[in-house]
Amino acid sequence: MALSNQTVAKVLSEIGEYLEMQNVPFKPRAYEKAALTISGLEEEISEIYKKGGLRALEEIPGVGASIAEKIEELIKTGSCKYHEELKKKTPVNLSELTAVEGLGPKSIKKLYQKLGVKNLNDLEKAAQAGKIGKLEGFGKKSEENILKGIEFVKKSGGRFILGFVMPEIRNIEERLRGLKAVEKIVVAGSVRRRKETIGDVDILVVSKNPWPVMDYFVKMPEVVRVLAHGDTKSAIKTKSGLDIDLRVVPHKSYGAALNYFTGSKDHNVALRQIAIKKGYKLNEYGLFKGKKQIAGESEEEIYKALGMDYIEPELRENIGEIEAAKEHKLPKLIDYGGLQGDLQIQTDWTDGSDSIEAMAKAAASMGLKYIAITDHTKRLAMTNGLDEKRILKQMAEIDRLNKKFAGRVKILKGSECDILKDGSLDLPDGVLAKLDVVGAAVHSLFNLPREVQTERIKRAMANSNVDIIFHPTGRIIQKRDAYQVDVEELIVAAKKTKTILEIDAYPNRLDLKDEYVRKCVASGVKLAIDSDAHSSGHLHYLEYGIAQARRGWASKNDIVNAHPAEKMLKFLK
DNA sequence: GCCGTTTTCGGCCCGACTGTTTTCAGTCG
Repeated sequence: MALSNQTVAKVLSEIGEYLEMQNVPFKPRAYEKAALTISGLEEEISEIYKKGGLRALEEIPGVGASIAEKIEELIKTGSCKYHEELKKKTPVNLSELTAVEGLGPKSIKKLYQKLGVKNLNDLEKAAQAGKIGKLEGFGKKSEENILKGIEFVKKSGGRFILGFVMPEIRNIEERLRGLKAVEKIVVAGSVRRRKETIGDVDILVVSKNPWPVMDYFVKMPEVVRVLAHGDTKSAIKTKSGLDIDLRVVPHKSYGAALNYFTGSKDHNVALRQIAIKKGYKLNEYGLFKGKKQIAGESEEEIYKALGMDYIEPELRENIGEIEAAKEHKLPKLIDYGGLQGDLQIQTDWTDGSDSIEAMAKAAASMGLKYIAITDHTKRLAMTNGLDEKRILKQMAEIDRLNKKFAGRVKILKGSECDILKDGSLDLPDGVLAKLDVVGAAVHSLFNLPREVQTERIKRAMANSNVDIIFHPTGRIIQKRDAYQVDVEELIVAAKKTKTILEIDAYPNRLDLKDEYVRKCVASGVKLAIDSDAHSSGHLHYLEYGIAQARRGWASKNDIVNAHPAEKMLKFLK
């Protein structure tokens, strides 16, 4: 229970990186792959182990006898000897250093051995002193890039990617919900607003008997520090570094407290100003006229008393939602669970870890009606991208599987086709025309000048076979910025060419980001919400794509895959 | 270290790009 999937994944991927330092062949990839799958598992790995032991662990794709044993050791003892030994040889803060774009295991090893660089701080000092540029194999440019990378890591430091920490948060929430003394529980704050990244977690509880709740909370096995322990507020830090506040509020203030702790701050300030204008006072205990509480038990009654419609948490950023709520002009947001299909899925034909069949099975069990198989294409050689011959073979395989899955889930033929430097595509038009869904994506030359990059993607859009642009800006949250591209111009071009833009639901992509989603919605450009799953455990990431769409004010009608397959296909070219 | 309708042993790791070099190592995903 105490050991999160993220922690297991981190240890495994560190083992992979240490092996990479020693030039061990093949093993690094095996560890990396297992880590990727585990980080996407919905079920806690300790639960899987508790239920089915080693054998259940080995059933996880990419996990064999050896890695299963290491996971067992981790669950039982909290550490892994093999990992510790590797770490002794190069005792560096790997996750800190690899977060710097362009720094990999080999460079980290060199920097440690030559300059004693162990962490980000050492790295920055060495770079600023000009020591790195003088090192063999490095130069001035490398040093500059490292400094830039450090800047970026610092900017995003201390925050967590929502989709990656949500399983841990939900696990804690569920355990607290199971306590007798807990009447109501909800996770508020930026988690409830579904921000891409969160700084800490605010949990709200209604209880007449707070002590047992607080006591349980501060003694949970994952707690490494108790920062506060009172009867209305306690705060802890968990092993994974997450700060969690727990507040107990009285029943009659529940709505007001929820509103206050959900934020955003700007939204709350605007609400309080409206309350003042109406002669009221709004705080975390309720909405008051003089000393009399006129609302506060629920959020709905507060918004109503202030003369507006209820505002969904994802919209509370004070960027027009309050005005819209007053005029009853808020959109009806797409529902969680409102998707019928998923249009970007990778399989073991390229860099995914599951077969087409396994993905179809998982999609069916999630209630999806259709999926598009969109493996990489040949230019992306590192993923064993598909060429003309192999994609035709894959299409035949899909035909075969569709017979098997008839009535359960429809498998569409697709591609994540590489956009080449000049905007042409990595597969001939004749092949693309045979596919149901063609997604096109940029995977190279991220640093072209803005106009060139924009033209490149526009040219891909102009291809009558291209239905969707996948992850249109290429950003990876906390790792690298979007490439330079004029998104507004892309939106105009998308409208003109009837090209769909994707909201990539993978938690560290969520690209398009909310403000661009909103612009698409305003311009009538259709969107797709796709998991970008590389294993069946990633399909549930769709939830975070829906959250992103909601924060961009999108309704069901804006999202092509919120519709049945026949209707969705009509939106395509 | 994982995997198997080509296999329980022998494949898997392919290529473009960058920044260092003057022919190549490291990173990307």
